[in-house]
Amino acid sequence: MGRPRIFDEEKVLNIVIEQFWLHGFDGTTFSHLTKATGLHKGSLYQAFGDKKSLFIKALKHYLDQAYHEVLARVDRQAPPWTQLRTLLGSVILQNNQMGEGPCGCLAVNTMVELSPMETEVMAVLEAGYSIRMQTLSAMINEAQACGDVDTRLDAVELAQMICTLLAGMSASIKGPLSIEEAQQIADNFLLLIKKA
Amino acid sequence: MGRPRIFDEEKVLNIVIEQFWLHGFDGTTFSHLTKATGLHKGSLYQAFGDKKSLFIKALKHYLDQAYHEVLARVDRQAPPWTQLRTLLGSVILQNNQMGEGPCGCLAVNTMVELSPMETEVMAVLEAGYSIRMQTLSAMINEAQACGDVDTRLDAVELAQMICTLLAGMSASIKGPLSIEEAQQIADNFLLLIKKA
DNA sequence: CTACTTTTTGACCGCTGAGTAATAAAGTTA
DNA sequence: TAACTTTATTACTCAGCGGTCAAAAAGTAG
Repeated sequence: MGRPRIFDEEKVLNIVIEQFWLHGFDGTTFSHLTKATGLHKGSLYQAFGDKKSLFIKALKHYLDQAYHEVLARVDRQAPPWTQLRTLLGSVILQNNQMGEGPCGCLAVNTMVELSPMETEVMAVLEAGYSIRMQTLSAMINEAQACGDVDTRLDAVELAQMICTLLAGMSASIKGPLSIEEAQQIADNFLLLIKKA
Repeated sequence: MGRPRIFDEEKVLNIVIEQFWLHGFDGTTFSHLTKATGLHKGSLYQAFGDKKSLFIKALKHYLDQAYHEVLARVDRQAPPWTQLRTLLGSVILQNNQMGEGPCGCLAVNTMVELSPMETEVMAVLEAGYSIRMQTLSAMINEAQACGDVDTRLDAVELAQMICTLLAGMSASIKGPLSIEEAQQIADNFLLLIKKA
């Protein structure tokens, strides 16, 4: 046993997430990180490894947190259709939960910024995508079983479409799309897939 | 009259577009640009100004070109519904037209990478978005008039949804989504908005 | 040919990036 | 207390960035 660590790893990781979220991978410098965390560069290196390792740890943490945060807002006893609606709204809100203007979704930002050559990062993203697809398609499946959702498309196809639409919102929200418009699009989409 | 310029400005701009498309704004260095164009840094500066000016010129050129390239593939005499389908397919193909793996859409990439504080760039993006929305909603309007498209939502709402969906594809194609899946999503979406 | 204008070229600058090595501090354990 | 182990801090390296400048080259116009 040596000198104990003076900072809370998870709290620091959350601050790191925030920085990468705001400035992207390339755009985030150690200057940002040390200023935001109050730690020194060396401490970060020793605790998390180099910049890429740190980023991957942050990204994983983000994916977990965001996932559970969204599901926490969904009442799993409610009718599947209602679950679906609150889920979409909850995801949209996450694009705006940072200070000063919308910052989208860290996963989408990363997908777009990093080259597909970054296989390690991409693997993390795919894992996150996969679990979301499972949860979402299961929910849609239930809603279809209840007779609330159109059955011309199967649950997986619809889930894929929704994931893509949500990614589009996260991207566009950093551009010409407002949160309100995003919410409107989600509502309109639900209207489209509602069983007549 | 002095010494004439030795390079074709537009050809160079297209190469520049390619570099920014592949590596993003931050990720593209003058080393990339000089290597790809064969020009020297000073020539680029003198012809196009600093990096941001160059980027904005490239982005504008890209937006114009991409827009016209897509419309060129659409037979404006064909039924609106057919126009809509070929348009979506054409946009999707653009995400993959660069060497070595998909690179999405430069506009979407820029939206996501750059901070909303870059008001000049954002203005260019908004202009591009606006003209696309006009064209698309007009096309949908015609398709609705023909009785091919569902009228529960109006043309503008549908156009907004499609733009967002396409943005999502451009983003996701750099991650876990394949071109084929993107095309499938587009087809499925058309199925959803087809008049019963 | 000569004067002039613009482009091209290559060397250069200051700065900031990621990453490291060495030292000082703060615990734990015996 | 003394030996030991891990963390915190400082100063540093070195490469690459965007950007500049002055000289050289290559045309044009008179």
